[in-house]
Amino acid sequence: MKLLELQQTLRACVRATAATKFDIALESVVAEIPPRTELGDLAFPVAFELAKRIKQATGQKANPRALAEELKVALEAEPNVARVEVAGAGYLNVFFDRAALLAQFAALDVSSDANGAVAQDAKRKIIVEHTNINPNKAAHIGHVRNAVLGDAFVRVLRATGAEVEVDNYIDNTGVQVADVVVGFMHVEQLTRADVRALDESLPPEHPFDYYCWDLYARVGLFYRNGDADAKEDPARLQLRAEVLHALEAGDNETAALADYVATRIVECHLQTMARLGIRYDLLPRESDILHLGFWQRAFERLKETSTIRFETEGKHAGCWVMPTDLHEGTDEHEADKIIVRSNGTVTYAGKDIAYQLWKLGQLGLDFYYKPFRTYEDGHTVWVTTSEPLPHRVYVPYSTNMQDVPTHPHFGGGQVVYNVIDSRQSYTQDVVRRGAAAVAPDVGEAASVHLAYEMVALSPAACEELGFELSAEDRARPFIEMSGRKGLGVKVDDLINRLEADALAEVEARHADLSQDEKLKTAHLIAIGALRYFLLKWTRNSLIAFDFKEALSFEGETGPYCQYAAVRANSIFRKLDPATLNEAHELIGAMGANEDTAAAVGQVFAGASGDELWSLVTLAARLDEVIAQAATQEEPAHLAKYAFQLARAFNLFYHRHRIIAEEDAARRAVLIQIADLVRRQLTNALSTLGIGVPERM
RNA sequence: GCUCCCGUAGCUCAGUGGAUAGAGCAUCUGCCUUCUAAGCAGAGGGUCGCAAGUUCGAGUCUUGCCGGGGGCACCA
Repeated sequence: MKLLELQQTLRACVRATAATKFDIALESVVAEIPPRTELGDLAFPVAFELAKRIKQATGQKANPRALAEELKVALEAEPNVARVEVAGAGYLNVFFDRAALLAQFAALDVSSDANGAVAQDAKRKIIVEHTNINPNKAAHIGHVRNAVLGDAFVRVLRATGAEVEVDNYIDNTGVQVADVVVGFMHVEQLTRADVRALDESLPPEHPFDYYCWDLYARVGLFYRNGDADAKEDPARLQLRAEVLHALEAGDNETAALADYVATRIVECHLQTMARLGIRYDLLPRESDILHLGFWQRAFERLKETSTIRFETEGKHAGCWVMPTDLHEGTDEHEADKIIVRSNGTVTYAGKDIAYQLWKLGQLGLDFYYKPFRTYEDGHTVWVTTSEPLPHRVYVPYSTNMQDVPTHPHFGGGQVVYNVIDSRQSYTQDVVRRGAAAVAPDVGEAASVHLAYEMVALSPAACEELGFELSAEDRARPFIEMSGRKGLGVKVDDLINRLEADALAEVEARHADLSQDEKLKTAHLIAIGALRYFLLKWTRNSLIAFDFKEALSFEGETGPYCQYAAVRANSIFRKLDPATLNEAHELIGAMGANEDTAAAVGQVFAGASGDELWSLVTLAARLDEVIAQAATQEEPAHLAKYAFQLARAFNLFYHRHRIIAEEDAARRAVLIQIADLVRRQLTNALSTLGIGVPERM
């Protein structure tokens, strides 16, 4: 019996009793976890509502306490319930059978099937799209908030049993790629062959994405004739327009250069993300959406369904617009959203509606696919193409020509989550409504904008990066990053720093470890620190990035949580196998041996017993927290829980000597609790994408 | 102008309509001969922006106001 199942059973019991005894049909039964263990394990503040409903139905006044007493009798008859108290004006406080539940929790195998009870999503295919970084420069900390949030959410969904496809959209024909192409062609006067040679000559500590980071900032200056405060020069902007035009047309040398740049940058991004444990299933590319006519098909369907209309007069004459009521129109801003410009070209929102329809399986067109990269464990990331492949191709990262493996079925999600920062809420609303208007069966609920606030820099972080600030800027709470200015914290730089700091700590504590083990440990700690740092904030909280905070391994951090798990594991590394076995047997034998059951019950008695039991129930709550993180679309809940559990364990670890405990029943209980906590904590961290090292 | 989000301890943030509002950081005081001190304990610190309303019950829901941020391009 899992905690979540027990809760559901008890809720059902309350509902059934309300129906049979009082003839009241409760839609939902609110259950609450009391603030302190002494007040019970589960509380139902249901008697107040029942009293009100009875009065409404019969006109008779009912006493909440009396109603609670009736419910108490029913609840006490349920298995695993030790007793029920009626408290205050009518609270029902349920106390579980501690010894019996500990034995049941001990028997559960958390790793194989953490959340079978909440696998309601098992039959639906869910698509989560995240990362979506413009392939023109190195990834910065803001990009990685998107990726880590998306990846953690994917892990949460998978933990509930859902089938999830992870897409990372590649905007390889947009302005940002065009800008870097302008940089190579017109600032540096390089050909495609030159760029390739340059790329191959770059040192590992300053790779291609770093080079483009700097080049992109230089192009920003180039457009302004070298003066950062000047206006952009129209003649130079014309170069960008020409490049964009060439990219859209395809099949020319400029497009080939852009493809080289974008593909190499995507390789860099995937490498960076792989360091963080983030992987994808598919990389859909904008160029393929263009070449395969996704927009034309979507355009037809938007017209057929009258989702968009052609304007013959007014400000938008000659445009196709989508009427919206998302905000009221004013002189400055029309309420309607332009989908097709008067020159016949489609806007970003229009293209995105087409792509969203594909993701929902509602477009009636598909991409072609080829393998992009295969990880060590054999997982392949695919990329879209515009043409079918020959039967045998060169597969990247392998040495031979191979038969093209058959690709999985991509797209066609019942629900599509787009992880995009909250500044794009308006466009996402337009996309959701447009897609739903074309495919009413699917509806708006199928398109979810998983919005989050951006990562900005604290003024101190800006100065640490070598950017001069005005007095005014220094007083601001945060400063927005800018790729165009080259202002930002590159993810690889940050990971390198975290790994170096972690390595220094590991060196100091475990000089005996091999170099390989030290590096591996430092890596796990660094990634744990970074991922936790990005996940501990709720989505709508803006992160003002601060080096001191991000580089910390103490307090509410990933390493703190990892450390608790490492401590728990070290108990079992040192524990004599016979003692461990004895503990398992003692807990397992409780059902058959009354003396043992009484002894275990005694361990859980009193204030000390309450303290131990509160750790057990906290640990047992993992699947409930994961289900909550999934339905509320908030991985931060799980991060907070992991920290809370680690904190509770550290206190337990400090107060009790487990191996040295002489009383057999007490020792068995302590061992069982430590074992339960380490399994649940490891599982919680793994669902956040955080690994636990052997030692730290 | 319209619209969305935010306002909780000195700072940064958690907080399903439910019991005495919590963490981390910072400050101060203790605790390493122990299964790892990346730890633990303790102290100080609150008009939950303001006002009204709904409710048995409001930090949480509604409305108004004040303050801050984002969005509302024939950009992406």
